[in-house]
Amino acid sequence: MDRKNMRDVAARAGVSQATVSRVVHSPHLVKPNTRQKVAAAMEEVGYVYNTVAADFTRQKNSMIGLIIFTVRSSIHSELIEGIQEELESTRFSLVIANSRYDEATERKLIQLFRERNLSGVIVAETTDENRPELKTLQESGVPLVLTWQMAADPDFDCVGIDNHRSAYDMTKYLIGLGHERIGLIAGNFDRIERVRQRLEGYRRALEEAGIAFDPAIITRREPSPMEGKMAMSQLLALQRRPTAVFAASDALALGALAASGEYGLRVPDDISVSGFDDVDFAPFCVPPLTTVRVPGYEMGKRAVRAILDQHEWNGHGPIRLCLPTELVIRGSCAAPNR
Amino acid sequence: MDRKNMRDVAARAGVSQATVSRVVHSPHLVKPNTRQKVAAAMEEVGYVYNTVAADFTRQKNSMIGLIIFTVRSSIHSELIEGIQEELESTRFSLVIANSRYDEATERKLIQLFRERNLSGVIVAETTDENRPELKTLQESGVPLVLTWQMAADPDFDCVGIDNHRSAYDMTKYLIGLGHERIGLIAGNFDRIERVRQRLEGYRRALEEAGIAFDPAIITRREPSPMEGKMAMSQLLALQRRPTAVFAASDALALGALAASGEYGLRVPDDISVSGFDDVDFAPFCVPPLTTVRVPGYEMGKRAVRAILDQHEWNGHGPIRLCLPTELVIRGSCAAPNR
DNA sequence: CTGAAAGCGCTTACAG
DNA sequence: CTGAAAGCGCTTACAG
Repeated sequence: MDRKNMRDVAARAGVSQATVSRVVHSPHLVKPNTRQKVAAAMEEVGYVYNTVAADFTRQKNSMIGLIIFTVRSSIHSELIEGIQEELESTRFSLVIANSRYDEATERKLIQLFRERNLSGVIVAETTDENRPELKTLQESGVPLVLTWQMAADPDFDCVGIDNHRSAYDMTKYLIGLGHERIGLIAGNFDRIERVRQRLEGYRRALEEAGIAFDPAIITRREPSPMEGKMAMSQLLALQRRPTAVFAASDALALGALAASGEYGLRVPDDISVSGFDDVDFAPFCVPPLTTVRVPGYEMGKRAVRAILDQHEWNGHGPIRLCLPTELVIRGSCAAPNR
Repeated sequence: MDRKNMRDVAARAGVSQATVSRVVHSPHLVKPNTRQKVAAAMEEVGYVYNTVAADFTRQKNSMIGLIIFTVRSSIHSELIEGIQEELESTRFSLVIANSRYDEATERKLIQLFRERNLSGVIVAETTDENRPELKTLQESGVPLVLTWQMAADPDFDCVGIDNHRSAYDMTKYLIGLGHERIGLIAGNFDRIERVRQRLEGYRRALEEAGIAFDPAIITRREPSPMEGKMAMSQLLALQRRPTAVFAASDALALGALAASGEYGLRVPDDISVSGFDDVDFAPFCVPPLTTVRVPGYEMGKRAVRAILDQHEWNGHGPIRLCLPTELVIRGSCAAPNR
């Protein structure tokens, strides 16, 4: 049984193929009677619309792309669900390019996206190295939105958060508790702007409080619990170990919590640990994790809307939406124990 | 600056458009000299291949679809990363249809996938209700692979695990520890075959041990820590409460752990808790979670290979690959405390 | 309100 | 090894 096309439906209904197309896209332009005939014919021949052909004709793929390092993080899952929720009422589907932290892969995927004529691209994560590629993509006319951050480069549309301020707030909170030696377990700040912004926020809070910045208690890790655990072990083994550790993601913090336990330290009595993201397991950590709530789901929805808006306005004006974050105080931080 | 096509490149290189196409797809058919001329011309005009046009011409979209309830679970993330890893060396991209547990949404997404002419579809999760839609999709010639389970229906290709046996093993382990009253926090077994298989495995282990099956200690929940916590509270409030609780996912188990703590019960001394999946946070739970290791990443890779194989063989023979699971014993289960 | 016709940018037999 | 040509299934001005 071959797949039927609009011509087959048209023949069956005794109308032209253009009319069938109209019934699909602009039924209001078609006389109700004709419309019914066509609908019946579609049913009879078992017609299935061919999106690929339509996309080709329109010169636009009805798809939105997502560029992301990894989907292995609840916070990214929230973003994806937000995107999908917002896409649901449209004709768009989501294509995912998952670079698994590899720069070359990422570059390849960006190229594939260009070839696919996407109607928009959401960038969840990218390395600094690939920014030029993104720019090329954008200049070729693809609406592009960066998430998780407000990029310093004003040419990029952003739906993000203020990483600097969020990290600043958390650090300030720890300082307010009385901590003066605060370790940081961060992501790769050499290659990722968003991570660097958090590092800067941490730094500024320290500076304001007149606390010297000490590179010895800063570590750079991939965001997994295992890496967090290793980083924490390292910090705890230090001569002058920190009294509080700010992990720049909850996954890292979870590992840090475990390392503290193994080291015989009670959290928060002997050491404070805080996270970033507020993923679903954060309230269930032992003790419940003090962290920064990031509106991942909302960000996904807004990013899609930003792209849709660009279609309507035809690219008028930059979009720079900064979503609020929130310090969530639970049980993993307390005043230092002297 | 308009986007250039193969005709533009051909004009520049002084060859026919067909030759340009050959340089892209079958360079070995083209004389090296010509090949270079064409490559240079591509560079000069800034040519970007148009995948949409190619897909249209070939009557096949160079994309693989993934049908999934939610991406909010590490185990699904592993699957997705496995899929992407395997797709990386091909020209295929991944489109995700995320139904967020809604049956109607799922049906709509399956329809969209049909219209997209995908080269294959991986089903991570689906409700029983939508099986007929999947069958239609498959019958329309799309290679389709079910994951996470071996479907009872032999018409479906599967790359999954033995849920029945895995749940049986875990239950038997708990019985071996001396438990006779074992609660179960499961997913929606009315609508999801895979969940039902786990329930059956649990049941059979009980039966074999001569322990009566008690519906009072079976709960049905969505797989989130919060739901797990609520389910556990409910079980603990029972007159004759269980001495062990088997949560059919680690997310549920995490919540169960928290509920136990709030109830003043120590795990595993006062109550045993076990999970399923072995996600990244499982070893970092307090205590570390005893669970079932599921090879999500491997499953993703194999599912892609199964689809690619079907392309090559042109649909010869069913694929039924059952991947091994493994009981991972950590610290959350012990003999009952009498 | 409807039809005839052009065209989107490729791939792929078919010739030579 | 290369070219001319047909065709994939739609959408969309343009007529009427």
